[in-house]
Amino acid sequence: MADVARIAGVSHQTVSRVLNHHPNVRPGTRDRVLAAIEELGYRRNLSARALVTRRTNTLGVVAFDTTLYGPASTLFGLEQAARDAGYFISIVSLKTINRKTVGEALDYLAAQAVDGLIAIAPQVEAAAAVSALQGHVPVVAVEGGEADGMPVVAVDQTRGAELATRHLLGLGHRTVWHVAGPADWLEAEGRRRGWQRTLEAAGIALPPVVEGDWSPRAGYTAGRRIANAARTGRATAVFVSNDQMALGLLRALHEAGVRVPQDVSIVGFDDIPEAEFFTPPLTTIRQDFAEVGRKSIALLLDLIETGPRPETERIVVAPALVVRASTAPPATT
Amino acid sequence: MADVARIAGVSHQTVSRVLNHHPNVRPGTRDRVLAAIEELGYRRNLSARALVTRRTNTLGVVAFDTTLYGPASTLFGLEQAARDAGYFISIVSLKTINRKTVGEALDYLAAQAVDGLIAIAPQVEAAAAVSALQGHVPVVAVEGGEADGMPVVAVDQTRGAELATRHLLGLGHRTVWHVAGPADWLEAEGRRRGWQRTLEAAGIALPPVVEGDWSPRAGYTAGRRIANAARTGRATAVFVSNDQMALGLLRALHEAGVRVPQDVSIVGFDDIPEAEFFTPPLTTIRQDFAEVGRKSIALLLDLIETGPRPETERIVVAPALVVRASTAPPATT
DNA sequence: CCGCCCGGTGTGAGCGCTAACAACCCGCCT
DNA sequence: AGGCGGGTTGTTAGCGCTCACACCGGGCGG
Repeated sequence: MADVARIAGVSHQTVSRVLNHHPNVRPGTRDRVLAAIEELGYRRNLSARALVTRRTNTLGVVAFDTTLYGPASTLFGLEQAARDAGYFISIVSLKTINRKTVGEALDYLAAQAVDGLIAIAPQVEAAAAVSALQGHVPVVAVEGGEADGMPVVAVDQTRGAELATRHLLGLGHRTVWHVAGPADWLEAEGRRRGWQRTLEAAGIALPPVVEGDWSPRAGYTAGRRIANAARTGRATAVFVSNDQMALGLLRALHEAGVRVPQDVSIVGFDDIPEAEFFTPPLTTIRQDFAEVGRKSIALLLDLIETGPRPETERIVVAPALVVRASTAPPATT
Repeated sequence: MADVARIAGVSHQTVSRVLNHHPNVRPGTRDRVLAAIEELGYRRNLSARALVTRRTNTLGVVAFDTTLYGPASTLFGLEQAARDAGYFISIVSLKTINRKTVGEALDYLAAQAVDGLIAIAPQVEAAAAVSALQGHVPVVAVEGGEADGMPVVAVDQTRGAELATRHLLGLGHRTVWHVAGPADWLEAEGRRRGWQRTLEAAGIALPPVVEGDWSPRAGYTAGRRIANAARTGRATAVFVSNDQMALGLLRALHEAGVRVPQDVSIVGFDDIPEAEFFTPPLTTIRQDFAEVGRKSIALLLDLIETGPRPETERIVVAPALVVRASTAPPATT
């Protein structure tokens, strides 16, 4: 910086002012400084800057299994939005999620002195661990619970489940079965609730819930059970809590000779890129992960700038129904 | 740090020594310092440290479409390995890859003064853009080309393709068709070469190559073409360059009434979690992405520690054939 | 018995930047 | 004409840390 100042014939402070877009610099001076910067290929040292401003311009992200389509997409959106806003992102990706691992992750990010934190904390326990940070550093939860007074950005899971269930009822199905995600996942819970609420509103008794762990294998296991129910005509429509499980379910039904959608209709959740090419193409609920990422960053930056809000912020992103070939009116109609 | 020093009754320099595991500190002194650190909940300021050491302890990663299973898994492995080694990771995830976007990404990471760089640069052009950095900062390419004298960690794509093609020939198929990835992707090129080499070694004429863009849709399009060839008995086996395209292919064949594996055998590449639950379960080539991540970090850290190597390093990870239900001997045998 | 060496510790400087303040120039008002 | 205010620039003082070096004391060899 001293070199730049010398070449431009100004003081290092003026260089600093140019770099920080300070208004009170004469245009001619600014140009000379910029030229000198260009000439030297100068880059300011962000460590030194962070040292004095006490801002690292880095946002921490705690995520879980970024190999899955959902978290990976959210992360992608997060990263784009942060970069656009001039922030860096530091990610900790967890294999297993519990109070201990989340605690370690937060420690690691704290060591980095991040300016703010985004927690993709879709599990009850993780959400609790993160909310302990409240007040220390700005935090935004993605897909988190409604509790704890933590600002949250999330897709409206309940609404998505309603969309799915209504679609099936609208086709004439008497009832809708449900293959749920793990009970300690907030998203699984929201989807189960939306399904339940819709059936109850229609005065329909709830079929048993089959619980899975999001994996195709779990869907397959659930599928064998549902194939039995389908053969006796008890099950003609299923709302599956994610597309991967729907894939396993499709496979189990195929093996059992149950036709989709003629015998059983299926709706998934997520709209992974593969869903369109399942056999048959899957009707599902699309989540706009990129939008979630953008809104999360926007909220976090706002929190960093203006300090915490008196009321708890909750931003909701709307899901959308994508109708493909895995749903049809029941055969008996 | 001054506070810690005061409480422990030592100088700030001794505190620094304890923090850096300097050997010449008396155990009693060390304990006092550690106790003081504990008491105050002290955390050292990494910006200040970076300012004087000129090391940020941060590694940059340039990746492409981290939404895909392969890159996402590699990233996950990278992140784990870096964290274990005490490094932070800064990721730039690109939507489109070309000289300009890669250049911007590298700029962004340079601004952060990363200690080293990992480039997931599976495209010819990207690899070229990255190799321009050579010498400036340590760089390791993941899945990069063999050119440019850049250290590379990669899965042996050619070997994987050989495994797939041999498997099909071993089952008695006269020839093997190939649905390739985009020509400018190094992985697509490696797989195509492995397939070609194997057929040539067996003295078999090459069927036409169908080129796709990795998407299920491209596989679907390719599948319609191959369905025609299958009906006339010209195609009985296909090696598809990734699992997503294989899914689309499966779907197209299903629609055309071509049975898999009775009429046509299919082998994919990647072993995505869904592959096991395709209809039918897909025979494919598994890549150990986590291992690639670990080896990349290990190599990069070594480069950072000991400086550049005289000879070009190339670390290869072996792929594995996973046999499932999408392959069988040809009907005519 | 002296001096040297080495383990353990303290002192001072400075990494590159920004914040606060001082200094200057200029036009304009009194 | 003198002074005042605002725009523009320079000067100084750290931010919290590590490095280089000085220092101190005790064991050991000459």
